[in-house]
Amino acid sequence: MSASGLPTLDDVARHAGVSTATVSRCLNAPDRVRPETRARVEQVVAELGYTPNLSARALASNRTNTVGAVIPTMESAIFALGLQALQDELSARGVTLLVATSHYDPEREADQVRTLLARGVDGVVLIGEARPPATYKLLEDRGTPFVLVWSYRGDCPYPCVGFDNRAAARSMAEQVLDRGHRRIGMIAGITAGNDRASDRVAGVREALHGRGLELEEPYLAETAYSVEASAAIAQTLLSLSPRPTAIICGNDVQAAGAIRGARALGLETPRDLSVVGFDDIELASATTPEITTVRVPHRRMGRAAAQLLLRMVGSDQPGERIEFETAVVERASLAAPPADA
Amino acid sequence: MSASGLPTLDDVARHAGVSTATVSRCLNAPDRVRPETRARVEQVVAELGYTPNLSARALASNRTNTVGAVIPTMESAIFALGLQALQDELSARGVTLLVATSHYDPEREADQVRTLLARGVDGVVLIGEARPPATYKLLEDRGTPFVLVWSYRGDCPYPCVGFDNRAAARSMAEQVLDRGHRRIGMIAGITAGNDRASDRVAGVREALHGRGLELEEPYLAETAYSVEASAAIAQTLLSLSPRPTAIICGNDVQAAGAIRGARALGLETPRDLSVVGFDDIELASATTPEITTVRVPHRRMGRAAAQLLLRMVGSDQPGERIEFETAVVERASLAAPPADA
DNA sequence: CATGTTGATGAAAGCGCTTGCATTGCCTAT
DNA sequence: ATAGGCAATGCAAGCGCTTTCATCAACATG
Repeated sequence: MSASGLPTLDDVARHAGVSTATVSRCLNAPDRVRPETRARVEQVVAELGYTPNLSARALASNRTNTVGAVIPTMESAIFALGLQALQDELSARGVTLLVATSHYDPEREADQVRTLLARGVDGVVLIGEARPPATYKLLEDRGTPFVLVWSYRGDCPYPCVGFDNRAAARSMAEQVLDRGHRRIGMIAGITAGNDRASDRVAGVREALHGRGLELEEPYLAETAYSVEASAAIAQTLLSLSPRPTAIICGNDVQAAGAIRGARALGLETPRDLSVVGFDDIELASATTPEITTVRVPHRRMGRAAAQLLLRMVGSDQPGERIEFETAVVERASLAAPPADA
Repeated sequence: MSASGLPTLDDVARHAGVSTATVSRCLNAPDRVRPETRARVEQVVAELGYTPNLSARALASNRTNTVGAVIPTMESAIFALGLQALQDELSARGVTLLVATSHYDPEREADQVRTLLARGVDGVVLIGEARPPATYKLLEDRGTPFVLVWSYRGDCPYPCVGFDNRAAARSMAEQVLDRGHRRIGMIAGITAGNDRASDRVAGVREALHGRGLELEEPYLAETAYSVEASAAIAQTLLSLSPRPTAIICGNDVQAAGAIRGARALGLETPRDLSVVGFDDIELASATTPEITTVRVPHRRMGRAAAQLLLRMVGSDQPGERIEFETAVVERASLAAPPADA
């Protein structure tokens, strides 16, 4: 019995009349021990209600069976689906996920990475590519494998699992253009240190350029991913003259805000204003009108990230880059501009 | 240098010309070492870039500075705010949160608790009270403190931080009654193993009883917390004759579903049907119409749970029961029944 | 001046596990 | 019959840290 009153490997070994090494093998490499011996050990394990002390195991084996993820926030539903999938996949393989949040602050992200590293995680999942080099250095110096999720950019030198935010935003914008809109505003997320946000802006801008249009302030505004903030900004955009007939948003939460902000001004979506979002979270199909948005393979990304990371952890394999496709989901919030516009 | 190439306590001790005990004290009880000594040690720590190995620390000190939480799911926004607050509060005190999910399955919850316990968490946060006694036994046998969140029930024998779901649902229902509704349906969450869900049903039933009304199948239906499922059930309820003029939902996601389901039948909320929810998540004020719901102190509960748990961990204090108030938030989805009803 | 007292430090014994190497017994090939 | 090989097991050395107890110097006390 250990100090804490729990049975230890040693207790099991003694009761089963074998060495601790054998018990350890029963647990970690069952086929390296004779079936009869194993049976005896397993019985004792059951009788004593033995559970291995994972701290001790981690110390001895230099492996924690833990991976960490740092996401911007848990409050928004944006990362929820992917995170859940990541966790499910990991937990199915006996790995525990440690979730930390950065609140979109690069310093805090670096801190969290440090903490995770101190905890000895076997691997790390990070959102997006943009972050100070120092954060990457932390990981590399330590030799801890990591994968980036949610972005896939042509020139990214790191293993990643994501999609092309820019291309997705471009094709979203093109749909808007195809509907006949010419005066287009955009409510973007804060782009500093957020490549998803800035790529989406870039994509929209690209599409507009293609039709000889510009996207500049004050028709382009950045704000936090919150309904309220976005509703407020939408009202500002809609007071501009000429007033935009469509607002492209950085994500669905902002789109919901834009619809609300417009309504506060007596403008109905999509009759007076078209609004489109990004991410296709549950919210997007719960609003009225439902939001036209970009469907993102949340779950598949989560699962793929888990698999890739585990592969890297297990075998020191190089790590690859996996790209997913996205698609525009047409819903009611996008229509042609009003006739009088 | 350790095998993994990282500096160890020993390296620091050697470079600073002190014993490992002293270095350890510098880290854990700085005032128990002379300032000059401490300064020297701290410098070496910085030079070497030393970070303590937390597995080793956990093993030696029998304390992991980790607490675990098992929530039903991360996919829904219901637990997101509380969880984030819990995490922020813990992390401000140097404690890491380990999040596990049960998918509303008691067996899985027990498994997750087992895993957390094996990881040596110092404390555990669980949602609600209803669960097999075996799960509680796991915790008690091990002597790991735990607190329940999201419910506060008069007879609960465990430390908890929550609110009275039944009373809250009752007063929500009373508002509905006060508006003049008499034919009321309810879309509840799955009540099996979910005290929040069943308490809410009980509360609504109580309120109706108080006015001489009943709440029974088929006017009471249970379903998962998803927009789609709830929309489908709503259509069933609305095909009953007499048709309900109000639907009380187990949470906001279901309310969003009900509104959508009604609309699919050509019924507008609140003109033809009133709908109310519970929890006041972001979704509730993003829908059209915005949902009348019960505001729950997500963040305060999360924070309080963290504080209580840490108090219990630190001092073997008994653990208390903390009750929060809720309030009905009136929004557009609740109105008087249609005149012709 | 002898005797406590106090504060700072070090020596060393673990914490519970994994794992490289040694040992044992048995089977097969010669 | 003998050597060689192999599978199963045990021995014991750590993994990197905390913590008890002992040591020692410096100082206050009577």
